[in-house]
Amino acid sequence: MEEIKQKYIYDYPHPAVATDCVIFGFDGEQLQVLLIERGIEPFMGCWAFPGGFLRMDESADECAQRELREETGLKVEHIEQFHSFSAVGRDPRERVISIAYFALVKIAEVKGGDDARRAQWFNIEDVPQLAFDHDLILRKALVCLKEKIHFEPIGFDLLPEIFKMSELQKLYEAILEVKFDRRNFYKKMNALEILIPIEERNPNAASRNPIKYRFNKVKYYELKRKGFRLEF
Amino acid sequence: MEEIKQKYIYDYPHPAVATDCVIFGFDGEQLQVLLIERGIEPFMGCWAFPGGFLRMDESADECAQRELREETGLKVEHIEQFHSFSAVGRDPRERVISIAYFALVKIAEVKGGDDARRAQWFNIEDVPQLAFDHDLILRKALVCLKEKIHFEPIGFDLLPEIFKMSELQKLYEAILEVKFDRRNFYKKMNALEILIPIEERNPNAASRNPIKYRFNKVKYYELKRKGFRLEF
DNA sequence: AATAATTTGCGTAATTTTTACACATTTATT
DNA sequence: AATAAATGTGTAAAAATTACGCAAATTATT
Repeated sequence: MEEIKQKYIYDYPHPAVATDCVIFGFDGEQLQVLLIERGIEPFMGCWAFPGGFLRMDESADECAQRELREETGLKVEHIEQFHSFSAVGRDPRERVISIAYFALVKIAEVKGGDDARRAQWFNIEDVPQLAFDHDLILRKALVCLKEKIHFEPIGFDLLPEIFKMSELQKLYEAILEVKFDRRNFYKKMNALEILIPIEERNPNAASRNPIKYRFNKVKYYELKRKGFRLEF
Repeated sequence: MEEIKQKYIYDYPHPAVATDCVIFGFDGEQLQVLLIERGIEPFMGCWAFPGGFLRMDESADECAQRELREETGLKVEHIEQFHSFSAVGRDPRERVISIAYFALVKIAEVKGGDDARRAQWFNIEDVPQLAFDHDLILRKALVCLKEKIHFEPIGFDLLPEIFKMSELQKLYEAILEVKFDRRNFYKKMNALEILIPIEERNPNAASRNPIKYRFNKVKYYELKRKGFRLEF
């Protein structure tokens, strides 16, 4: 018995539309990206960003979140569109337009992911050659990330809830590829008034037991509403 | 004799993909946008951004440039993608994904446009209700424009080749919606070293005959290559 | 136990940048 | 000739950035 397959017919040719998700993490030293190994052709065995085709009843944002969840088990609260890729030959199967997103997540939350069979974190320096035009997508994502962090405190999504000032500094240095003077960084960050110092101290610290902080999201949105700019 | 119409058949439903162009101009006082009056349904008679459907042999960038030229006669050297719009019901005909672009042009170059039958400049304050979700697209474009001008000297595309410092200041004030001290603005701009003062003076000036400037594109790219940032 | 090394918190002087104005000049208008 | 508008130059105060000094807490080493 043969299955009846419905066909979709248009008067003009239509491209397929997909989303791809560049997920950034931070291991305390360097920026990481989450990749999945492709299980089907084309580019079977190659690493690529999680993503997939847009359904007719969802927006691109919803598609990106759904595909990310399906392919890596990861649920992110905020995912941000940064560019669409539309070169004619970018997918060998058919014309595919990809709307690319990036998100920043706490790396620990993904490690235990259940559906994350073939998902794996890569150090940003050690990313292998990627499927399709995903190398290009990654380069663009990194540029957008650098621009974005000048205006929004997205970095806090990459750190654990509670963190040391030195960890925050290393994160900014990893993203912006610069070095800051430790003492000036501390001053500048504290002056922004978006960090809450935490009482509890870790007894097993590697050296002097430092003050821990938590990001003050409420205060940040309050300041932002008043027309405050981060400008890091 | 009936015309044979070719159909395009897919196993899965495909959205249509289009581009829309938000074209900014500057009249010396306020920001302007170029709109066209729709001649067909849906939204016939409504104002909308120039744009149209993607062909299978062109990238989205090429599509945006082509549609802009076809609908307004305008040829722009640089057009920049800023966001894609994909809400499910944004087009009543069928599912349409729109990749939106913006460009900045010298208003004088469009006035004499030949194909610009129904194209018209609108003061940014007096934009009527637009077709589809183009109101949303315009709001997003304005936000992106403000962000962009902090990093790139796009403003010069809006001015004539030769301009006065006060004109440049009015432009920045119009885009960023702030006021600058005239003397500090002069100093800051001159310190950037991307302006060439011009000798020739206009004998019919309304007041004291000011120094005219020209944007030093070569110098700017030179500085940019060395890692210089505009940061206005 | 003593010493060295690391990381951290706080502070300060020098430098640079930004801000707020003063004032004189050129041209058009009255 | 006087007035008004727009412009070019300058300068002092305020604010922000930069470059460090130094001591304390803790771990590692001897």
